Parts: sequence; structure tokens; C-alpha cells
Amino acid sequence: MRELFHPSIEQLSLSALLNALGDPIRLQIIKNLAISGETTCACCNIDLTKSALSHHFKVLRESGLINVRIDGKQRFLSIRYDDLKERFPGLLEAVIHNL
Amino acid sequence: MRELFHPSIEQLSLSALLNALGDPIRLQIIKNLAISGETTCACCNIDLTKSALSHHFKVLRESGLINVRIDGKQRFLSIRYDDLKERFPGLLEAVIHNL
DNA sequence: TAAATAGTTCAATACTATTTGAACTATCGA
DNA sequence: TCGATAGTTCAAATAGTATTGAACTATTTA
Repeated sequence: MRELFHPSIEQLSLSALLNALGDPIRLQIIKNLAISGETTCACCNIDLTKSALSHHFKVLRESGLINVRIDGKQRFLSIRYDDLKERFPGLLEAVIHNL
Repeated sequence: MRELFHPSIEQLSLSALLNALGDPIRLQIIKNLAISGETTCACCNIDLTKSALSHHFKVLRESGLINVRIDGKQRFLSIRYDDLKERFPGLLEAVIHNL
């Protein structure tokens, strides 16, 4: 695996984003990323197997909420603030503000 | 059935709200309510059986997104703007603005 | 009181999501 | 190159959600 799929700004869907956010574990991941900035998958402090975490990262990535940057043997996760702000202004700000 | 359960402001949960919103049909219902104001269940213009619609109304009501007021043989649905604004300021505004 | 109206509930089915552990890929360091 | 590290993918199990039609409740109107 070299490149990971990330939806373009035009491909973002409101219901897919809300659906991805509507899970307590994924919301916790977003909260951690909002606090810590870019981090690796392992830095999420969530008590789940790594394959279950990988599943949630995939849902977040494919919905457009996060960017996954591959660097060596690690993947760095970050919230796609600018893209989300452009497509759905105010939405992510409101969610994060209410975490 | 005389009284319907509606969660109090303190009982509202962000992930339950986002989960309720993260479904295209329920988002369409919210859109219709945002445009039309209070309406009956039958006024949703959604091509689903009435039992399926009833299910979605229940999810929206139990998550705290809508209020259901019984009046005679009809139920009038409306968005709980004020309660949501108090508990999660900016959230619903952002969603509705991006519908 | 009988029929119509508005919606809920139930049981069954189908579909979708979550979780786990094992096997896998890719990269880095010794 | 060997082993460790970081994470993905797969198959299988489980759990949860959505949909339908039929039966039901409550209310209104004739």
C-alpha cells in the first residue's frame, strides 16, 4: 500500500461526515486529534485492538474527516480542517467546540 | 400512548445526535422541518412506508433532535432549536446551514 | 356507534457495522 | 538479511439498524 484514498472536497457528503462522527470511539479519536494535532495511529489512547482502530481510521479517512500521511512505518493522522471548512463552513468547528 | 419520551437537555449526547443526523433520510426530514417549521408526520414527502418513517421519527425524537406534539389524531414534529442551541451551541445551526 | 384517519408497534427479514485474532505488507535498525 | 515495529486486510462472529406488512391504538367525523 502506497497511496491511501482521500475524498476530494467535492466528494464530501454531509451525511457521511455526520455518520462517521456519530460514533463515540470516532468522536474520541477526533477529540484527541483536535487536542494533539497530527499524531500516529498508536497515540490514540483507546482501548481497542489495532485492527478495530484501523477500521475506525478508515471510516474517518474515507468520510473525509482526517488525512493519513504515510511516513516510514508510521501513519500520521490529522483533521482536514481547511477542506472541511471550505465545504461545510462552521460544521467541524461546532462539533469540536462541543466535544 | 399519551406521552412520548423526550430527553431533557442534560440527557442529550453529542454522539447520539450526530448518529441520528448521519442518515440521509433523517437528514432529509430535518431539512423539511427546517424549511417548513412544525409539520405532521405525513407532510414529509419521503417515499417510505409509514412504519419506516415512524422508526426514523422515533430515532430523531429519542436523540433529542425533534419534539413530537400530539394533537388529536396527528403528531406535530418540530426541531428542538432552543434546547439544542443551549446544550450544543452552533451545532444544529451549522448542520442546517450546510443542508 | 361505525368507519375513517393518523400514526405506533410487532415480528420477520435483510442489511450494515463492529470487533477479534491471525496472517499479511512495508519499513527501519542492528 | 533478520527481526522488530507499525499498521492493514481478511474471515468469522456478533451486534445493531432499516424495512416491510399486518395488527394495533387513539381520535375524529358521519
